[in-house]
Formats: sequence, structure tokens, C-alpha cells
Amino acid sequence: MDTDVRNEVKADHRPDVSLGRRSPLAKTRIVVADRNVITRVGLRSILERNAGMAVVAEATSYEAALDAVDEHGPDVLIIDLDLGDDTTRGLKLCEEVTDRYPATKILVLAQKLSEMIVVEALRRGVTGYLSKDDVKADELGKGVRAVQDGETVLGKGVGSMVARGLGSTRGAAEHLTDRELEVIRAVAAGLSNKQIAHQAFISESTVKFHLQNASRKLNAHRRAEIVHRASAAGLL
Amino acid sequence: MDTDVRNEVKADHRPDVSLGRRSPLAKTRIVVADRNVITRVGLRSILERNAGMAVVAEATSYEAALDAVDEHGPDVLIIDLDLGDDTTRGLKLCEEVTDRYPATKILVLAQKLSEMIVVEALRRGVTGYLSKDDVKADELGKGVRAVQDGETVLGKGVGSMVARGLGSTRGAAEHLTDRELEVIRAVAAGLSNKQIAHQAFISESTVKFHLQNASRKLNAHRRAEIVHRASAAGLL
DNA sequence: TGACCCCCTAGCCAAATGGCTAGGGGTAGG
DNA sequence: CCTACCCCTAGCCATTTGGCTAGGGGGTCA
Repeated sequence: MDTDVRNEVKADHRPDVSLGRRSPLAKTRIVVADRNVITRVGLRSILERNAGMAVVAEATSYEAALDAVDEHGPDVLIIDLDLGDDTTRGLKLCEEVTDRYPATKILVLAQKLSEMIVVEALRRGVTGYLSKDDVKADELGKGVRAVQDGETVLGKGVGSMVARGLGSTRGAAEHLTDRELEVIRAVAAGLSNKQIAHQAFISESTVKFHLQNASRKLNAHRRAEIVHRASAAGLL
Repeated sequence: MDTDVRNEVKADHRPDVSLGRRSPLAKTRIVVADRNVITRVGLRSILERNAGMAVVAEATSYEAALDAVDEHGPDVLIIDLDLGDDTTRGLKLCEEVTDRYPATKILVLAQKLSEMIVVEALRRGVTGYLSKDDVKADELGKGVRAVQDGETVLGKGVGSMVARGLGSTRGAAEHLTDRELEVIRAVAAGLSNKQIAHQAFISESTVKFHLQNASRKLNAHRRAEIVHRASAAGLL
């Protein structure tokens, strides 16, 4: 592999003093976006054990992540797409980054694997997808190097999801509308169609209409299944 | 059980520093149990910034966690109760630790907050409960010190859960039987009672019976709500 | 042995749901 | 203007469900 040269760098004692162009090889500059302090510190610690890798910025929100990429133009963005209430915001962010900074590779580090998110993220140019719980310490460094080289890295369990996801959703994974999501949340709370209708100031027919559409989009046929899928996708 | 022998072992192992009162020299000995490497590294890094705190062991399973407590008799056990498929195993572990090593305080660090788990954990002698995503770096050190001093530490959002949890479940939060869980999982997959009955080689009546019991235990009245609660409790 | 819990089954009935067809009205963009 | 998409409504019908009562059999533990 290409580890030989990097090993030389590792032999250097402290790279923090001379980060100009002292080393023959440029450092891999990384931005970490995760709302969780512990994860950020852990990532920094693990990655910086690898000579030639530096975490140049941390972010805890979608905005901050984009700003950090704007400012630092990193080689790799490591991100947990779940940075707020709205998970789909993370997908938009991926789109923007790959669009505006094609040189910045994205490595997603997810807490929970959701088929929809995985497929959609890859569709938007994400080059790596790992599961936080399954990843080993050494796989992180390898993964970063791999995505930097343009390889696609899929962690344990992710590959099969891609296969299933691409197979099942033949058009594209349609995403739920606001109203549909609202109804689904009410269903998850155990409300009947009648109750939901009253709550949302719409007729019972409309509630059924939204649920029918949601059923189709999520490929579910029972409201319990809809709730499960939506829950697994982090939508509730 | 066989606790006597272990107590001897524990007594043998402990007294490297006198820890009656916390002297500036006595380190707070911590065991970290979490399946996630990144979290373990991050925790160690953050905690050891605080002078006087040392992570003496890490564990990635319930067994290993108990072994580590057996061996090191730490002052504080920091644990994510979700170390495997069966979340209730974590609760049993809390019971065992508080039972056998009352001097070891338990600080739960949860990825997702589940009302049932929170209430049950506190009922079993856990003295601290923080949410990974909400906790600030400095709160960790403070939290560890607090639980070590016997204080109860509840993170953001945990307190309200306790209030609601203790209010609603007047007897005790009964936990689901294996069969009930099996049926709920099938419901989450969108199966009808008839299909579930066929799959589990039981009659449709029995499926309904299990669901009725699960409804009562989870305080839900619709299968969609059952699925939601079970999902939120990390049971699926 | 009795108390207790889990698992299993039956039948009844009102209510809710799933699946369908068949519409109208709004807004945004090519 | 046409198209697409979202939101809203109506009715019909078979099926499923929620909620209930009323049992039997087996295991464990005091």
C-alpha cells in the first residue's frame, strides 16, 4: 500500500510545531461534524494517532459544518448526518458539499443505520459510510485514507442495505411530506384516524389519504409498519 | 450466589491508596463500559484531563463490565446500558453491581433516553443518568465527582422522564415477556394477527392475548403505539 | 400444596383500518 | 398554459383491530 511514506512521517516526533510545508507529504485535513462531544474528542484522539492526519475543525450543527468546510476546505469531512431534528438536512448538506467542493470527500459515521439515509447519502456523493458501534479503531484511519483516495467504504451491515435499498426503491426513495409526517407521528402516539383528523383540523378521509401515500412511499401496508419504518429512519 | 469469594478478592485488590476521604492524591478509579470505541477513547481523553481521574478498565459487553468491576473495584462505573441485543441485561447488571459493590457508583451514559430504562435503572440504584448527545465536556467530570459523593445526577431531559415515569407506572414498569416481544416485532413488520399466528405456530387468539398484555404493560392501546414505545425503548 | 406467572385458546361485538375509485383547489416552474 | 405536486374530501367494502369474558396446562418457588 501507500503506508511507507506515511510511516516516515510518523517517525517524526511532534508535527504540531511545523505544520507549514516542512513534511514532504501534506497532512490529511479533516473536519469532524458530530453533536456529541465525546465522539468528537474520541475521533480526534484516534485519528491523530495516525501520522499525517489532523482534525482542523469541529462542528455541531449543519450550518457550522458547512462553514467549516467553507473555511478549511478539508480533504475529508467526517459527519454524523443526524445533527438535528431534521435528518434530511444532513442529506442536503452532503449534496451541497459534493457540489461545491468535489475535492472534499465525505465519510458518514452513523449512530444507527437507516436504509433510506444510507441509500440517499450515497446517491448524493458520500464516499464512505460506517456505523459508529461496529467500527474498529484501526478501521477509522483506513477508512479515511480510502475515501481520500476516492474509494467507496461501506461498513459492516451497510453493504446489504444498499443492495436492498437500490432493489426495492425503483424510482427514487420518495420522502414524506410534512403533513404525512405529522400524521405518522400522531399514529405513533396511538391516535385513531378520527382523533388525528380532529387534531389537525382535517377530515378523516384526508388522514387516510395521507397514510395511504405514506404507506406507498415507505413500502408498508399497516400503520404499525409505517411507524416502525419511520422510527427506524429516525423520522420520529 | 458466590459473592463471598469475590468480596475477598476485592478487598485484596483495592488498597493501593487509602480512599476513606478523598485526598488530593487518591485517584478516582473509573471503569468505562461502552460498545463504541470512539466513545471509549473520547471518554478516557476527557476524563483524564481532570487531574485525579483514571480510567482503569474498558469493557464492551455486560460480562466484561462485570468482570472489570470484579477485578478493579472502581469508584465509578460509567456505562451505556445498551451493550447488546437485550437491553434488560443492562438493568440486571446494575442490580448486581449495586448489590455486590455498594461502594461503586454507577453513572449511565445513554445514547437515547428511554423512559422505561431510566426509571428502571434508577430503581436499581443507578446514581447518575446523562445523555451522550446533550452532555457537555465539563459536565462529565462534574458528574463523576458528584456521583462519587453519592449525589444523584440527572442530565437534561432525564428529570422530566423520571417524573412522568414514576407517575404513570404505579406498580412497577413490568417488562415484556419473550413471547410478547416476538409478537411485537412481527407487528412492527406489518404482519396481521393471522400471519403472526401462523408464523409463531400459535392461534390468532393467542396473538391477541399477548398484544393485550403488551398494551397494558406499555400503556398503549393501539398496535402502532406499541411499536412506537417498544422502538423508543430500544426493544426492536 | 397453593400462589403465581407464563403460555395457550375460544367467542363475541363495536370500532377502526386497508384498499379502492373519483373527484376539487392551491402553488410553483418550465 | 400545461404539468407536477401537495393538500383536501367522499363513499364503499372486506378485513382487522381493540376490548372483553372465560377458561386449561405447565413451571417455579415458598
